[in-house]
Amino acid sequence: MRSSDLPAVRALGLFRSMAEASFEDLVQAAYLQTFPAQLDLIAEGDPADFLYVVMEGCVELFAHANGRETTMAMVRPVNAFILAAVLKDAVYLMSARTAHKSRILLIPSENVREAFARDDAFARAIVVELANSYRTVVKEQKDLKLRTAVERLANRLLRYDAEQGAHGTVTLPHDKRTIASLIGMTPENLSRAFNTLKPYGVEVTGPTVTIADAAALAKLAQPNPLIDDETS
Amino acid sequence: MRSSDLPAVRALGLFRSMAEASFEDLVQAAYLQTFPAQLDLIAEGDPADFLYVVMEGCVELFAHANGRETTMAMVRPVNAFILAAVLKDAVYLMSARTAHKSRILLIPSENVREAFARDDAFARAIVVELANSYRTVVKEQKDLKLRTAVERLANRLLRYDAEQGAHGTVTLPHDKRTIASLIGMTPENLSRAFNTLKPYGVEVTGPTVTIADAAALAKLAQPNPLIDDETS
DNA sequence: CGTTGGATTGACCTCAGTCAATCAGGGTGG
DNA sequence: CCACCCTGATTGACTGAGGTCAATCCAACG
Repeated sequence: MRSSDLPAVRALGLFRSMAEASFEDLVQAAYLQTFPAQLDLIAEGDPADFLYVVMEGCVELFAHANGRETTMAMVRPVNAFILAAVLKDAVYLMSARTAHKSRILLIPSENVREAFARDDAFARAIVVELANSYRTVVKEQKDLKLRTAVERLANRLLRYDAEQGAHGTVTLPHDKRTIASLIGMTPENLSRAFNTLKPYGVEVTGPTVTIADAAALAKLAQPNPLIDDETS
Repeated sequence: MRSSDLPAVRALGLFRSMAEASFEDLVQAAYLQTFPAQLDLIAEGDPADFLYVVMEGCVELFAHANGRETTMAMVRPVNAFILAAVLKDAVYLMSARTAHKSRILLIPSENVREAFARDDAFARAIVVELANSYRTVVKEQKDLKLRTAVERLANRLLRYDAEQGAHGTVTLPHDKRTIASLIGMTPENLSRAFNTLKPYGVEVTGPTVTIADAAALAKLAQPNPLIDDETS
């Protein structure tokens, strides 16, 4: 792999504290590849052969059942995905495809499990990573079960605004169809949800959303740190 | 704590492989208490003071947002809950109350984190536990986003049947209102969903459900190992 | 017995999905 | 440079799943 990428990988919480030797082993065995947009990386049900780390670009995790498809998550650099399947030596629960052209690090799962078995610091870093992932999904489940589609959208907009500096001007990080699927609705319904939010000061122009009255939007959204905060 | 409970706790995947000394430390610090039914144990947002292990009875995990409440999970013996919050030294994301009279082991989270820091085997057992929990929630999210309420119920019945020996006679493990909330619907809608399943050979008498034609039910439910299988 | 809490039923309504048509923007090739 | 796609977004009309409210029923229990 390119040596200039090493620091970025090493800086990940997952790899930061592991022994240099273990890290070397992982990196030696890993492949760094660039994929075009819309390329299928893994399919749910496949055995977990690699741990994936998104270095550049963006990856969509999605799933199928009962003839439907839904977006489960969007993975941005620099982050790993499907760690749990790799550790359990199980099949992937989700499929993955590139959303844009992406540079991705593939670490053979056998090597990850070896490092996990040998390196105590790595094992503990994995605990932190998994605990965070777990809590993230629990929050998403609460979002899904306890909020209407409009409330979910409102909260999502407030979160994007916070992430982007709370200027009241948000750039949607993905296609609207993707965002719709991510928060559990159809593109048509997302469009209508944006209209529903217009009286609350939300204006949409292409991928740009302006929030004129964050307080009004928040009153509708009822943002909740136990659902919407990244950390905690 | 009662010495007769020790083997059951020790047999848990989470504690099985840890050093005897670490286990002793945890047990010494722990409290074993019996709580009546419908007693609130923890509230979401509270700091995680204890790791809980259900020894007997049953505990409901639930959550609030936007003026609504939903059941997140039912924890049966012998299982631990809210491990992630304890490890992160964060606040609970879910509330918990006893569903029935329950005997519960409370281990101070400080002691759990100490054991995690000191005992490498324990740290690795936690990884397995968290990976399983994570994958369980991901499956639940797929269930919620990809299936209708009737499909969720049908799959749930098939799962209960499999757990109870596949005799075609299922005893519902919880109140119908609880099951309704668990699978993301109202009690009224659950009642109607049962009626919808009648043409597929599902007969309900109180807490007993008979599945006359499992094949017909499965054709509707489209059970999927990547959602419905406990392990995997 | 009467009380109580869960379950069921009915009537109604609303949120959200479906289907189909239209529109806007961004390439591509003539 | 422009016509032509092609894709994603939007809009409208309709449908259907599922929530709400209220009344009733039923079994358990005092």
